[in-house]
Amino acid sequence: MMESKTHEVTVDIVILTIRKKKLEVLLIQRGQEPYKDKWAIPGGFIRLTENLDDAAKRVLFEKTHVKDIYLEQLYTFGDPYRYPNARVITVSYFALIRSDDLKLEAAAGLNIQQINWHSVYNLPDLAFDHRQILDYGMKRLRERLEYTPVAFQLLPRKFTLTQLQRTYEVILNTDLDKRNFRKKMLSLGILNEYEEFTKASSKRPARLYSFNDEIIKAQTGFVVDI
Amino acid sequence: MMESKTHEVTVDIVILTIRKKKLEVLLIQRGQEPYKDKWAIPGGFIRLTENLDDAAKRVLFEKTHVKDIYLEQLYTFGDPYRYPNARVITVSYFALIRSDDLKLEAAAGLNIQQINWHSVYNLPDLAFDHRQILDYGMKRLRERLEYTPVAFQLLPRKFTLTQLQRTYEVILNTDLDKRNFRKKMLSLGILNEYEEFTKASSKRPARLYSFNDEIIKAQTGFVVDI
DNA sequence: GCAAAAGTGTTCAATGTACACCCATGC
DNA sequence: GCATGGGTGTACATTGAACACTTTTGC
Repeated sequence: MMESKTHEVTVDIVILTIRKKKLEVLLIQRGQEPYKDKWAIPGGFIRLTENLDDAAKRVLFEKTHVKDIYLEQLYTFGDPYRYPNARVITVSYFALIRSDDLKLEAAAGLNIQQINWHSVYNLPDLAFDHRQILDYGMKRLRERLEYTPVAFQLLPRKFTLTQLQRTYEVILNTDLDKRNFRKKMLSLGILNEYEEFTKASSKRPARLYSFNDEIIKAQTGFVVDI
Repeated sequence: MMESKTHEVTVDIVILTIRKKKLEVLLIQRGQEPYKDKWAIPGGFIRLTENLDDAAKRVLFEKTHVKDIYLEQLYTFGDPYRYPNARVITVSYFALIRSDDLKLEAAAGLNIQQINWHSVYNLPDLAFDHRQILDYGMKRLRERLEYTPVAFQLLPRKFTLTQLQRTYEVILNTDLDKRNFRKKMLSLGILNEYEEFTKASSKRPARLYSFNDEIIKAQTGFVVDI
């Protein structure tokens, strides 16, 4: 089964977003064998002089035309049979993106391939072991959310507390108590409160908040990059 | 700087133990360039038809002659300059071992190389980026200890609560309150209590406990393998 | 009888959880 | 004036933290 004489190494990226109030993942329909026409998470080969994070950033940019988003190494998969007829080890990453930052037309225009968001609860068959990688990415996202405010990577700079709560609910796939959620978020001291409100669309306007970049950076090392 | 035309892929293993009431790591003094005579964590190349966990197990066995110990993938390091004159990506693992399970003479006998335990707080200069890998391993161990009972991997099958507490203290590098520690451990319901006691060596005998294999397995997936 | 480690409970603070009503707006 | 989502507080349970003395043994 093994034709190659060397290891090849790729990065594969689980790109998650929230869209239509659902947690969705970016998939590309493969244009060539193996697994032609199957959907797969975006990936590509690592260049010899490129470090892993840079390779992930490059692949991300090539496929989505988006830069400067949250990216974290997940796990490395290297079963010798995961890729037909070659030994391909993949270093997986996960990325979070605001879905409206990504114009799928632009992304698709760069390639011929189909590229689309898919609900993580309603997935087609995926190529290779990509289902396993995706599951691992979602698990990691939920773990992260429990003790870091990664949700800000999925929200506009200014947002309402209800938007923030919906983000948590979608990721954790559970309902949260409104009063407890607000109390908790405000007590963390990581939010800036504005005197701005949403322009009502037939209901009471909601106060806008943003994450406090300095505190986020101090607590997590994330640089907020809007 | 880059002479190779392909990626090479290795595993490197942070092997930790508790010995002489200290957290120690197994290091091998390199017998050849690069970094000849420097200390390094054990590692080796991944074979083409071998999956990553198996490669780690094999390297672990080759270097230590020990099987069936706790092993977990850590992180993949792939800076193009981490290894001189070649592109070597390494998938790092961490392992926990009871130090008396490992006879260093036997391990050293297999190779010519020096092999030795080193306190993690008093390390020589390490080859490559191994210091970074080791730090990452210790961080992971501490995280694991906060919500899984990995400590049993470092203790004999039957142990006293004081031994267990010392294990936690050494790993976390902090002192713990005896009463609170015991209350917590017993309340977790993961310990079997025996009517056996240590044979006193001039002080009050201590009750022996073991971890409940079924509960550990259900909670963590670990198979206890003594 | 004394040195040395084993063993044992209570109080307080902080955190998490459950739960229901009024408010501001557009129509 | 009513429908819609925004906004607020209190009581209770659970968990973690601080803290000191008695017990059992070998010598």
